[in-house]
Amino acid sequence: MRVIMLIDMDYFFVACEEIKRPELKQKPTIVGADPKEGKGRGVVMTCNYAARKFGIHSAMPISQAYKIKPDAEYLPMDYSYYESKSNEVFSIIKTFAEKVEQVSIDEFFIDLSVTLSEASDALEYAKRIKEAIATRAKLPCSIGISENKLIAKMACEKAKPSGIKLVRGADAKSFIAKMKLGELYGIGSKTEERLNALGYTTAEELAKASIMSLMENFGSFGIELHNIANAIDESEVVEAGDAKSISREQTFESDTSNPAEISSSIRRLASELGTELESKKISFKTIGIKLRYSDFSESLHGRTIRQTNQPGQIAETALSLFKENSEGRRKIRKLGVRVSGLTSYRSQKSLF
DNA sequence: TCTGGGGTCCTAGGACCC
DNA sequence: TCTGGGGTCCTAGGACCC
Repeated sequence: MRVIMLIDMDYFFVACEEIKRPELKQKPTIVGADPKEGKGRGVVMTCNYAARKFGIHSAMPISQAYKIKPDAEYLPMDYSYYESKSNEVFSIIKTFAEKVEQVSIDEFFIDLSVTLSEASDALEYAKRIKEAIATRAKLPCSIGISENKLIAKMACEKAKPSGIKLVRGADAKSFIAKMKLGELYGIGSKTEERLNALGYTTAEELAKASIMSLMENFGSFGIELHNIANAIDESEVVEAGDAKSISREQTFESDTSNPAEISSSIRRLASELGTELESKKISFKTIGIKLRYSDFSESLHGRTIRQTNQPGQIAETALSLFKENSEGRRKIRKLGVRVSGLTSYRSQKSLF
């Protein structure tokens, strides 16, 4: 039997800001896009509970948040600061567990099956982790505990804010039974819609569906759906490897088909990427662009060249990809430039 | 009413090679 | 006239996550 925990930082970005400015705790505070007096195009990345009281939440359009609470504190992202706090949390967790799987900047899975023998020990252990993070990193978190990652994740959702929740293996199925399908980790809005159309609304209902019928509709993903609904998840906690791709994106202030504006945006994103790759000593092989149009549909175009660490290649390739694929002159809302096929050349003399 | 900026994984077809 | 099976790489799109 396994003991898996998910440690999820509470309202992470704003919690980081509150360390520098404790007075923000009392004030509705939002980290995200510039609201621009209600005209901003971005979203709320995170907000504290003082802001949530008013119905503001993550991923809400910043313009909508501004309408609700124009006098809230609006802060821009300070990504490198959050990253350093995240690293701090990682090191603290690392003192409690051999293997730490970092899922995102503010989420960590650990497997304590070897360390702990009793589920009840897990609660005590989680408390110690939570306290260590609170005293050493000055940050709040919530912890979900179960026998697999899926249920640990769901347990953590219920533990928020700042709680710990243990769901024993025997209770896992009933724990998720009444949940809507979209609330389950791994089922998003598209799949939920399709499942609803097939007559399944809750985990309990989906759990009764035959694997065969799910496979008819979803192919091999049907097996995955069956497992999720039945609280089954055999996946291991694995330490994350190096990044597989790095990208930079930008949403235009207003949708554009102006080639000069688009080219200069490509150049800027490419140069930012180049700087990051050089500082991290990473070479790349594939360059891609992503275009989001006014109707939110997207297209991707990529080209693989020989492995290189020449940042100039990014802009050059991205610009020609755009030229080759900009037929129709559709208006573009968002533009992204990405490199993949990454290799570290820290230890190599040179690629050339 | 409006909807970021990162990422990951999966699938499927075609090219190419043995 | 008929033409395999396996493997890898590449491109594009889609879904999901925070």
